[in-house]
Amino acid sequence: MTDENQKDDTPAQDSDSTWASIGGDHKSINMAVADTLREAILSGRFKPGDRLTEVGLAKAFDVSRNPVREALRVLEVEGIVEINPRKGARVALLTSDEVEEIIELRAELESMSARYAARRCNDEGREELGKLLRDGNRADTNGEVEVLTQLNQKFHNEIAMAGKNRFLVGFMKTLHEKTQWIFANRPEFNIAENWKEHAAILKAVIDADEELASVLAKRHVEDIGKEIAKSTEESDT
Amino acid sequence: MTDENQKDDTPAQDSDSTWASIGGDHKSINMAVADTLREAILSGRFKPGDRLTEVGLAKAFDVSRNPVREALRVLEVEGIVEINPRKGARVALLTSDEVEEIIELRAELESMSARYAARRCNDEGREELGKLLRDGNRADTNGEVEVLTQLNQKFHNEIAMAGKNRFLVGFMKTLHEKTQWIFANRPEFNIAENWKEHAAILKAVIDADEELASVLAKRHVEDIGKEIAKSTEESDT
DNA sequence: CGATTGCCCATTGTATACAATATTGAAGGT
DNA sequence: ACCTTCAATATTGTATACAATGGGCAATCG
Repeated sequence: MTDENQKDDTPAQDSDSTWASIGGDHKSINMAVADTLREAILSGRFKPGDRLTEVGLAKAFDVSRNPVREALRVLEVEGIVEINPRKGARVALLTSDEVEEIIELRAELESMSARYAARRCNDEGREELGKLLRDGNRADTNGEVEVLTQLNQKFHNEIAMAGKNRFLVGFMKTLHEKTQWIFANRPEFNIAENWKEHAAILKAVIDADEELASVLAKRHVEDIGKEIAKSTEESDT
Repeated sequence: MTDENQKDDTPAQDSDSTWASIGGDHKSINMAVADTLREAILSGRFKPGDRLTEVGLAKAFDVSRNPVREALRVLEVEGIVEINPRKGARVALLTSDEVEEIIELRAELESMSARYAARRCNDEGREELGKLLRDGNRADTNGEVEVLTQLNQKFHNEIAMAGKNRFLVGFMKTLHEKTQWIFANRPEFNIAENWKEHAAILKAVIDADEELASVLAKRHVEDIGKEIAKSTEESDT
């Protein structure tokens, strides 16, 4: 029997595989597997429909099947993995209908979130958003793409947090994640999250202009939706 | 060692315990455990903060710890169980802030959902909602509380489904579940989901009156929020 | 030649065994 | 009396073992 795991005094998670670097020792293996697998799926390294066998993943991560199973169950609830009892797990599929629904709902929630943010942002939050705005503008004019990508990410989270509703934050995280996923599976197309739109939204929130913030945020997501639609019809030709 | 499980030819899940009746044989034990545990928590049989040890649950369900662990991970993602690595699982706590946030968000989403339902309901859906309306009215006038409770449940789901956005349906299910949970943990208080408000919303949706449906739905949840607030201050005295 | 049956292998479902960590409580020192 | 230390215990984390199901393929029968 291949007892290549924790043979001597070397625990499995200290092996030299790439994923091991993720969870030092404070998070259990199932979470590390879930995180790594989620990242791999959302970034497009695993494609929708790909089969995910327990032993395959277990070998890849050099762990036993147990943490893998737990991770798969978690990812199933999150909606990025499909499990058929007795048959196995696959990377979930996203139909074009579902893509439309994601964008539709995200437009509404992003709008709602921006409205809440404008309404509830206190001075401290305003300070934080102001810093984000300045950093982004600088990175934008300097053409620092790397930095800007990260700040774009940060933008969505900060706006959501400023809205002061943690369930809304959670839902938005889910939807934003799925939007990234959609783009990751259309390689001919890269996210053009332009900073100018983000900047306008930030300004409206800082100015406590609920209406404007809300409208701009909705528009922003709808623009993203149009780009997705365009990419879809291109790839369908 | 206590090999009380699957000794002869009797699989563990055929034992005489109550929970066994749930999953015939088409769903795996982890799902059955998750379902049963979820029901127990949402109905208030397990109270927020209650410790959930793996062996304890395993013995209670007469299964091994493995399905229990998987179920706990699932319920953690759903937000009704808290897991601290190396420490264990507890039934999640709901602060009063979180309760407010749930109601706030649910009011918005229920409103949005009713608007979508009114906009998109086709003749078939209209037929279905009409039947629900008639059944509810009959049960209401006849004072059939049992039936009405079930129809109230059905109401929220049908409206959400009619909105034709499955992610919205999922989010609303989560929030509705949490609302039930809130009420279940305030025993001095029983849900007064009055059918009259539901009936008015249904009628507006059937009439394709988006504005009215949306406003009534929002009001309805806000009313629920007021009842919760009232019960909170009563129990705090 | 096509459909069907039965066997074999791949894979999942579940249980048990062992390792590692947290908690408890009692003994001993200050 | 109070704090510290340390061992005993309870509990979680992970791996392995075994059972059971499902799919594929070849042999068989029409």
